[in-house]
Amino acid sequence: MPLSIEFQSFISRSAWSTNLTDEQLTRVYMDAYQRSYSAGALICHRGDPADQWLGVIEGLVKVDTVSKGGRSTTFAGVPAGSWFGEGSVLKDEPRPYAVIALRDSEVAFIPRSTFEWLIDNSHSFSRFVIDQLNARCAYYVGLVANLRLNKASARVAFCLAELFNPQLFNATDPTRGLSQEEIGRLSGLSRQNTNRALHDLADAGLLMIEYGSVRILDLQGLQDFAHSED
DNA sequence: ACATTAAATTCGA
DNA sequence: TCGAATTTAATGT
Repeated sequence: MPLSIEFQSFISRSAWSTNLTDEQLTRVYMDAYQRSYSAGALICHRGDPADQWLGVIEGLVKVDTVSKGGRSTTFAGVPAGSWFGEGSVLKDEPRPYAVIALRDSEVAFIPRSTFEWLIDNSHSFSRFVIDQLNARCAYYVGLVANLRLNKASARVAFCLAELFNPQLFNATDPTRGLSQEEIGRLSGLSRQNTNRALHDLADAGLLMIEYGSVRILDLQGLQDFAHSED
């Protein structure tokens, strides 16, 4: 299968690939592949074998669980430029969550065998994965604390703070094409409540509302807000 | 749910 | 190819 230029450049832009040898990089290019999904499409079913590591090339993806009643809980939003799913690949377990495209998206796949081979052969790759897992650990600690608050604006603050988290996602610009409706779907709120929450945050000087996107002004402030009582 | 406004697209010169 | 007009999408209430 031919690899597009964009696909190669996406991989070479990813932080984990910078210290790979040519040989290692070549193998990644050989083994990786990409697929397109339209908005709302299911990328991975919950319970599927986790046979690959995923990267979002373009678009926006969310990770969530669906309970019997059809109620869904969103764990995390994944913006373009980030990689995820390493936990399940390493544990060789079925994916404990579903992955859904929030908007039209391009997703990269790296097979487990390649992923494990990189872990075995590249010190810097292993280091990347460790850092990534560690950041996720911190993320979940924050998420639990945040959910206990049960407050709309705090939830939105948390989702945004993580979406722009430079540790987890190599964020480039302080704004991201992100409509209020998408933020709502990410944080599990109606668009209406998302709108109110965003205005609260804007009033607090943490971000600016722009047409079709938000501009983050104070990432640390958002994180603080996500854990503060009202 | 509806009214408003920004952005994207179409159309005519 | 430019810009006005129309249509679509996002936002505010």
